[in-house]
Amino acid sequence: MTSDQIAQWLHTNPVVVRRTMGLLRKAGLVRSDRGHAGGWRICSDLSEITLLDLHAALGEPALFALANREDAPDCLVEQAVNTALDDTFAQAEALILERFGTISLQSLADDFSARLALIKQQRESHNV
Amino acid sequence: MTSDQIAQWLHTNPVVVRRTMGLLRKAGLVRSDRGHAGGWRICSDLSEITLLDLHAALGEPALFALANREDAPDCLVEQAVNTALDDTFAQAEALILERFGTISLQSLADDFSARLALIKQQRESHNV
DNA sequence: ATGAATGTAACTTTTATTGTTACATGAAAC
DNA sequence: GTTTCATGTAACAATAAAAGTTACATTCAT
Repeated sequence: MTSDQIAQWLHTNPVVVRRTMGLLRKAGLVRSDRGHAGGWRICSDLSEITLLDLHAALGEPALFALANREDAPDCLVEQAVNTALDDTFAQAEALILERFGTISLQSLADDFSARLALIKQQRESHNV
Repeated sequence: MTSDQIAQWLHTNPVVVRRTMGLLRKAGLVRSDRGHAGGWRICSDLSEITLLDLHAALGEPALFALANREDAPDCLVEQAVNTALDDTFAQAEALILERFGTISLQSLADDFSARLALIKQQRESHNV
């Protein structure tokens, strides 16, 4: 697919698509071709790519909205709060990343197909 | 303490302090008095207040940076992803909130005191 | 060559948060 | 009582992060 097609699909902008897809390309997950008949293609097997790979490819963005603001604050209150929360957030993060590793794009594609089939089925039975 | 004092302390603005402290007041955690000798006071026992209480008092702000954008999206891909992640995030949230419930302001205050004592001690031994 | 695609820098827009100003209200001190 | 010191709150401004946009260079098939 071209960036334009994907952008329409996601209701966004082709440059935004290129920005993000570029990160996936650097991680080797997708390929891009310029010129005629160019666009984006998935490089590897869908069952080999997990959400953990995507998360890593996108630069490991923060999972939490309330993380430590500073690593080594001078403020003793901040230090005490960080200490109390660090373990908790580390555990939660480990849990989430572990789950990310178990969700492959193939499983998402399968779920998508099932949903699509269900909708088609409902549509047909409605027409009978 | 007055809003001005707290604001200086947090390097922010007294009105911002009042906005947030007002939420804590509505939850019954602090008291505010107007006029002379007014300001903010803690209402209940520090050991009775946990981070879970604060989180609830502040309107249960989102814990995650990557939560579901839409509750019931039309997009089948979005539906598949949400389904795959809902459980994970729910578990992580439960873990975090459970921990919040175990962290009292008293325990934070104790940790603060310990850190302060340590610093004083270091300062003294440095002067010998 | 030409047309169709990405790559990327620079800029603009949008949105949420935070900060600020202004003023009304209330309470203690003189 | 009036002055001073505090909160309560509405309205507005500034900031910063994310997203969107424009522009143009580059690449490749036809």
